[in-house]
Amino acid sequence: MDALTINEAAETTGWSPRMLRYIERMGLVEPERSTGGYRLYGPGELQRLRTLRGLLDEHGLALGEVGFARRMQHDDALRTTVEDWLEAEPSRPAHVPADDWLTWEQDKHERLVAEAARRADTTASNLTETL
Amino acid sequence: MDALTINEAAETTGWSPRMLRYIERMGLVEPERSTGGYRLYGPGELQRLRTLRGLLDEHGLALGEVGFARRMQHDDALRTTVEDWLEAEPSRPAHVPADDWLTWEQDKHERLVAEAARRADTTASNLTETL
DNA sequence: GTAACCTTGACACGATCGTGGTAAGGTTAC
DNA sequence: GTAACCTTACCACGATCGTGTCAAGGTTAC
Repeated sequence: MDALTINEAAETTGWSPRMLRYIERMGLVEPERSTGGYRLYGPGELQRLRTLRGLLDEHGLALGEVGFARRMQHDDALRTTVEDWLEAEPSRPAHVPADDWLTWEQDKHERLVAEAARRADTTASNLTETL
Repeated sequence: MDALTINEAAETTGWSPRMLRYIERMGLVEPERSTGGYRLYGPGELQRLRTLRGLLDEHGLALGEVGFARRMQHDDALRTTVEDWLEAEPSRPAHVPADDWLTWEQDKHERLVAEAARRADTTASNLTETL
């Protein structure tokens, strides 16, 4: 059985078991189930979980945002509606983004990066190196 | 001066002045400014604000989500990174979305629609029909 | 010039997000 | 068969979101 249970997956990926369930709820990583209902994380899922961590840290994203991106990708009506709305920006010459927005985003990014750093040492790493 | 000030814009669009400022912060609708710093909403912005309301209600979206979609559209690195991650879903035959996720999203949608309904009657409508 | 409106900034407050814990019960491995 | 692990379902808690209100001060219209 080359698949890890939730606690094993948690240890190799650095996510808590709690968060693995949450991530599944978001539709981001949905492991197979054993006949008894246990989650079974294969190499694909494990890799995905690790890159997810990087994805979030790199751009200061939240899980909900990635979940939303996924939803947009799967729901054509949603995606086109949103894109149409966004593309219809009123004519503004040389669209200079509000400074406010920029610094706001930067602050958010810093907060999230700090958070990531705090979390980094908690990320133990041993157990079956299944990848 | 065929542009409305924030309170006038609020009345014609149904958003509160407070929310118009918030929406601006999100980078979703950024009106011009008078020399003295007053926000000036032109027909384009007003239309955009009205369709924004529809956009949110129709798909049960939150402002932050549209803001995120906008950010993804403007930030190439962000968009491609997220898209790449999403496209690399581990091979799952006939991807059946977790029922849990579905009902969860439905619940959320219902909540937001209910919210929208509650808000609908508060949406007065008089003032300069500038569109 | 003054009344009515606008600006930013702060405090507030319920709802949701991200996370952890715990309880009651089923599954797996040996 | 039993110890160790898993499941779902709750309660909790700080942080952020969406929204309102208020204060101190500048702008606009007449």
